[in-house]
Amino acid sequence: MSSETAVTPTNFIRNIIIQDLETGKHDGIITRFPPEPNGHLHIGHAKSICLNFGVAAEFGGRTNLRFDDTNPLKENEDFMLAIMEDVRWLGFEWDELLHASDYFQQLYEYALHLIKTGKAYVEELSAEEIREYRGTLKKPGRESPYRDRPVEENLDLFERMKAGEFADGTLALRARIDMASPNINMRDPVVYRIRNASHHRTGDEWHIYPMYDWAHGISDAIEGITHSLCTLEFEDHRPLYDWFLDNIPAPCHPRQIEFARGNLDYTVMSKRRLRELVEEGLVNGWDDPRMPTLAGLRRRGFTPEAIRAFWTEMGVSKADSIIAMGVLENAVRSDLNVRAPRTMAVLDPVKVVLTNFPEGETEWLEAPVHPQDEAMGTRKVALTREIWIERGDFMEDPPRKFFRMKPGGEVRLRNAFIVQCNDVIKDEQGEITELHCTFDPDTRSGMPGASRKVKGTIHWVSAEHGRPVEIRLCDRLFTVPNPLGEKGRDYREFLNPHSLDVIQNAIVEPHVADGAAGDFYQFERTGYFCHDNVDSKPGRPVLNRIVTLRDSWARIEKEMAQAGKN
RNA sequence: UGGGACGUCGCCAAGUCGGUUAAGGCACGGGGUUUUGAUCCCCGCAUUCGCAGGUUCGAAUCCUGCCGUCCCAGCCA
Repeated sequence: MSSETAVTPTNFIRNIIIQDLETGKHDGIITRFPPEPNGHLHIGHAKSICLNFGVAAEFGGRTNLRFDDTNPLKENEDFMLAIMEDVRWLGFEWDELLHASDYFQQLYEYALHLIKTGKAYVEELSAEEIREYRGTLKKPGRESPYRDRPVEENLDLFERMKAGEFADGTLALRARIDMASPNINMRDPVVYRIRNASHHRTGDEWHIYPMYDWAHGISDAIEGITHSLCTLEFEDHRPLYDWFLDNIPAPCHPRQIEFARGNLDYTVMSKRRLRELVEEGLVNGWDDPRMPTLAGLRRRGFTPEAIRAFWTEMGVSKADSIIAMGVLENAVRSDLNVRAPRTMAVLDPVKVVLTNFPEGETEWLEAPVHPQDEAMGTRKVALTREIWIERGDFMEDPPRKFFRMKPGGEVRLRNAFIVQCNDVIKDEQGEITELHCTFDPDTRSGMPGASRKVKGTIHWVSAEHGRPVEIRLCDRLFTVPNPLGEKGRDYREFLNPHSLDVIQNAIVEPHVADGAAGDFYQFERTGYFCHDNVDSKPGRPVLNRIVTLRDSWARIEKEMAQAGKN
């Protein structure tokens, strides 16, 4: 069971597809998710994954996972494996697993066709010269002196490039389009470059590698992709995408449609930035629970159901946007709320002695695993004379609206009974070490007096039975909404020093300490937590805080503090 | 006058070809339920669609002009 809604919000891409199906342009649709295996997937990729797989599934179509592996210098097998794991974890299974490198031979033959039809030539200008000849955004470019090289010569040179006769960067194959085009992508783009490098899949077979623009559209066409969905920055490439397919005997002509990337505030999403964070040791790897990578979110405890629901709620458009992190967090809360077993855990313990509770005895209480879902059953909770409660749940001199424990006041112990605080014991420093309380046996859960109302209910754990665990309080990675947008400042300056606070000895109910990776809980009144899938080991449990509960009391406190200042 | 795109409530976002009252979610405010100040349930929340004109009986939707934001000068993707 999950909280995912069945609602499919409409969007412009979906509308295009519906139209193409209705007009008979297509009988069925095929999409693809085409990552370059040069890094890890992040929450932004999840948007594309959900879109591509989601829309195909909705209309009975298919979706391929295709690795865009045209640059052997940056890509490797490990990234491929990690990406496959991430896509599957998100809940999607591809129809075919493919690679741009599967098409290297076909791509090469199409290039031959382009040369033979006089639409491509071998360039001898250096990369720097090409840049000069390209012109600028406002000024047209100049034609290369090699632009009118005879076909036979082009064929010969290209053949020898392929054979590995030339050094990297000496020659390149260029499409012969229009050096004066206002669209720079059309100014004779490079189609093939020489890379005497080993490719992780094709080994040393190739010495030339196709550029993205050449490989992508053709790969789409070979696979019979009907709708090639990509992000906004490729809008300017669409004329080139179309030009290539129009100038080769392509099996079909997919339609490229661009949509806006999904950005989030309080984080960074570009591969470059994420890589820097990892390589500079600012986080503990790609799967650091604070990272927006799917590996990080998974370790943090975000569920695939929540991420999918989040992206379908957010929709797809062409407007640049930065989504509030709170919206994602909320999607996680609503998914976990219906599924997470409840338990009590004390993060910052202070001891309470129930002075009228018999010494050395344990009373086993029955508590629901989920208050709104009886099917989840009950659990036994041990109550003893000494228990732990949250330090923040006691105030010696509380404000008016404080409903928790205070001297002389009554408060309910969750799943147990009402207690009254009689004594506050402190050490020489004035630090509270113990609270002495008496309980009212008539108010025990299940007893007639249980219905007596008190304002507050607090959670607790038996001092004798509770078990210590390490808890990592995950929070936003940055202290500002847009760390990259602060002019004149480096984004690293805004790393949140409290993005990963560690609590060494929090106290949990025994079964939580015995849990394993993949187990998650709601610590009542505190938040959602899960076992860290890397560091949590039997005998040494480590839990991550996935997300806090909504906390209107925190808001009230903040307002009161604010009011006090003013 | 390089080219391409986008601007609807604090954050997302419906709103295809103009037709009486501008979806929905999150956030927010108010109320109710509650042994989680959680959840859940009600109610409220854009006379207004970047701005200014124009066309029209009627425009967020059409036209014109401004303004703002993003993308493009890798032999990266």
